[in-house]
Amino acid sequence: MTKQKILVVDDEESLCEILKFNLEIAGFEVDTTFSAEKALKLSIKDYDLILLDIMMGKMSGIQMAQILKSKMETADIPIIFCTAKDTENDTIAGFNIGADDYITKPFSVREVIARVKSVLRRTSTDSNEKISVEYEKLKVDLIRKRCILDGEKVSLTKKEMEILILFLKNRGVIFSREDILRRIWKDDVVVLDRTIDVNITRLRKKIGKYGSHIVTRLGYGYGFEE
Amino acid sequence: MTKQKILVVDDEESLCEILKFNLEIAGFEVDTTFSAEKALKLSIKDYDLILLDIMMGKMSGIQMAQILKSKMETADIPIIFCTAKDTENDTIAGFNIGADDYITKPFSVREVIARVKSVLRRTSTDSNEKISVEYEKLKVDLIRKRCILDGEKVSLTKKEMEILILFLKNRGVIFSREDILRRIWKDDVVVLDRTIDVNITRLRKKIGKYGSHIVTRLGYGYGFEE
DNA sequence: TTAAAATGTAACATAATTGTAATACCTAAG
DNA sequence: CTTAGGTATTACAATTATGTTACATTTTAA
Repeated sequence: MTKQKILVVDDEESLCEILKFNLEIAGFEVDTTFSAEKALKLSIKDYDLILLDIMMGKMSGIQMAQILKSKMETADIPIIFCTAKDTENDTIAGFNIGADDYITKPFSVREVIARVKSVLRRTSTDSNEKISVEYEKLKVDLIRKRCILDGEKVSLTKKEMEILILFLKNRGVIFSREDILRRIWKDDVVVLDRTIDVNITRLRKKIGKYGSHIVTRLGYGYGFEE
Repeated sequence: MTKQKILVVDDEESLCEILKFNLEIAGFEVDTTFSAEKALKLSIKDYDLILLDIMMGKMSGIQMAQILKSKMETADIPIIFCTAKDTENDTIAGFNIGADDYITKPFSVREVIARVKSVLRRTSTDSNEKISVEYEKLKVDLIRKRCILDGEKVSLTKKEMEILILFLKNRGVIFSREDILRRIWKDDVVVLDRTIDVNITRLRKKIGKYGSHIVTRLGYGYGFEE
């Protein structure tokens, strides 16, 4: 089995070294960069997890995370934020980025490794390779390209299915209309925001009682809540 | 002739060791892993056969098999399932994965080796053993390259036959036109997507009542549904 | 070589989907 | 309790995807 790759992005060089040293002992392959700008020049999609400092030079970790989450090929890479103080946790929550975890400085190396392993365990199964994604009695079979609700087949259109998959894979995450457009409509066509609303409405109707799990966050966008 | 490679996936480590030891004596090269997740990280296409436990941790052998069958580069690797009890055989049948064989625990090592050799003999290219793929009264004789519907011979063209075989071997799986082109037309010629549609139409017509089992998933592609 | 079969393509028919606009409705901030 | 700025819903139009047929081209077999 090939090692899992971790990218550490932090402007404190010494901290990076410590993390690298210890994570490597724990069996990971580790690269480090000292700024978001440099990190973005790497082939980020090759990493299995990113440890990201929130407070850095010009570009904040938050900004970098938003960029990563907005791109198809990096959107599913788990990110663990490192925050200087507790108060910054609100910031993370407020930005509604798909933060997979966060950890408050100062932290023990042992703690970081535990978090890393936990997140990787959590995300490795429900990533690309899964054949279905489900919530209770609502299931999307990714190979058969169909949706099953209470054991009954529900006929979803491609767009509806893609939205549902996105939401089920990222429960709790609120996606802005812009996010959704980038990830489902891609860059090729330009459609109005209203179009998303209509597709959401149609999807809600088709998935019956689970329709109410697709929530609207006024001014932000949509997401799936448990 | 280079040794044939076998992958054993079972969460019982001791059983893996026993199988590995004996299969190696029998002249095979053997790797073992203890979970489906780990197995999927290996370069599975390098193996000639997979011995797969059905009951494992998070991901079941069934799920793993479905994943393998859905990917072009691993779809044709024979799989022998190991089931704990007889009753699980129904499960295999129910899932309609292209199970090449199954074997019930507890089993003798001699038995396993016999099955492995038998399956490899059957699936290796220079074999003459009769093998067919069928669904109810629709059958394709892979050796004679013939299709039999309700006992009557149906004359299919090569392309029609190949599509039908692909679908019957992977029931439930939806193949995109791109998939179908890669697997049946290969890289040699470039044809339009419309060509596939036309061949699907012809095939549907020829296989009578089973024609409706070839389903269209708008925006995704075609597949065979039970 | 020729006829039959197989295959690919174009053109059109049909069906499903997606997008838009208009309108009704809701929500949060004053 | 208003109001302004979202959001939901509906019906319809536009677009896109697929089905079908006829025919052109290629291959096969005698």
